[in-house]
Amino acid sequence: MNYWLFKTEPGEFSIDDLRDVTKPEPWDGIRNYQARNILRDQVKLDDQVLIYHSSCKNIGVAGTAKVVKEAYPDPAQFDPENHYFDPKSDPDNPRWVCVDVVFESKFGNIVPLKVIKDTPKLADMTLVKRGRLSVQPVTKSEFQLIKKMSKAV
DNA sequence: GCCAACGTTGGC
DNA sequence: GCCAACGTTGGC
Repeated sequence: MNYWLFKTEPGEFSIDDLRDVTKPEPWDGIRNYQARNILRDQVKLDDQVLIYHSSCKNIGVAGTAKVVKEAYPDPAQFDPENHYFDPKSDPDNPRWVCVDVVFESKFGNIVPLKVIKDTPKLADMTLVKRGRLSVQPVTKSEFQLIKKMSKAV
């Protein structure tokens, strides 16, 4: 069992949106090679995911999700109407992948980035050491501590 | 392959 | 809106 942190801008797609969908949600639009490699090679069925809200008023970890489908070609890359369309991606050799997730929990309280930064046990998180990466690994103890800090409902 | 210019992410 | 810290592009 592995643990991950996925970023999303709640203005685009939030933990509430994830909670309200009735089908597995494709985590699409990942257009960074390092994040792509993690999705493609390491994210496995039943892995646990922290859902992180970025670029918003209330920045921090907002809930959890679970992986229900491993990497497959991101359909958005072939759709010219889609914001994430990539004309350079070859359908015979897709450049980008996504995974499917389902809602697991919404935190009673968001665990703010500021609090994470101020927590010594979380100082090694990629989130703290290197901001910009939309899919990143989290250790089991980090995952469990953040969940505990949230008083998850 | 180098590197300057440009683009993006994302906190503040 | 600013800007630091990346990542990408493209000329040479």
